[in-house]
Amino acid sequence: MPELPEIETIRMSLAPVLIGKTVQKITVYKKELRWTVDVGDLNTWVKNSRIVGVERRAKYLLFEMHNGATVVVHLGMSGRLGLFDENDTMEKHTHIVFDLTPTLQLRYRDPRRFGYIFVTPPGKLELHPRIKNLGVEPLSGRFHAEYVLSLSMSKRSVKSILMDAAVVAGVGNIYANEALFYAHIHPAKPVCELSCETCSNLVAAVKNVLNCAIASGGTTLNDFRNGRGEPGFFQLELAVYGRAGKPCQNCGAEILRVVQNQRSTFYCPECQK
DNA sequence: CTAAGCGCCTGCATGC
DNA sequence: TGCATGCAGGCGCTTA
Repeated sequence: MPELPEIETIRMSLAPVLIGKTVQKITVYKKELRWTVDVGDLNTWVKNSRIVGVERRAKYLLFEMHNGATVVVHLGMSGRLGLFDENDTMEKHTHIVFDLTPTLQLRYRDPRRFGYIFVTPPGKLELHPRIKNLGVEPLSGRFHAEYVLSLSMSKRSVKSILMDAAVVAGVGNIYANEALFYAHIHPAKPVCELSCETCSNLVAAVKNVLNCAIASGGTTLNDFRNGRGEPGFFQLELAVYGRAGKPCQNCGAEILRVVQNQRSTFYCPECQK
């Protein structure tokens, strides 16, 4: 489900509600997610502690506690975080519930359980194995044409590089496909063959498509919702993702679907060389 | 070291 | 209606 724009959308919807609230109770209904939830850590660092920040790094949501600990949440493919009244029906696959007031709950739901949640003690976030190897944030100034050019010893395809979190953190399958379309680059093109100008176009396309998706509240293909349960609308603006067999918006050629690294790739054979 | 493939899970759409 | 198949916003681990 969620790539950087969806996580950012969730972050923005949750932050104003969560900041300042104290976690009163934590109920773990199923701790077998991608990795087993450490309930002891949650009780030690999160229960009875106040939330002072809601941040994002790559596709991770970071809940900063007053005691300096951080709750790190990854939503995998099907994870959702949402605000509910305690009397709201508990949806199937709700695995963790945080009580924030006598009636307000933050619920973590994840049918496929590819997501996970862990706590890092004060000062230890950047040392965590899942965090320490993350590449640059695509919307930061550290993601620039020279950075992409510096990878030019690699023969890997440009799409697999874009989706490698150790290189650029947060770009997933939808937005890699979309950015390559706008940059007019064939997804299978090896990065070592990209010109300086092409790298520049790629960086600009990535930033632009991510910013546009955030402005549209993310992409809701199936089940993505923000923290208030509202869908996004960027699916209406997708140029290539999921459009196999349909005409290219630029040239009218048929959009193709191929499989690269076990993931669907969509592109226009005329516009992307 | 790099790069590609496998498998984790449930739900949904499609075809017979 | 039932069943089999394929596919899905991710990513760590294993293998070559």
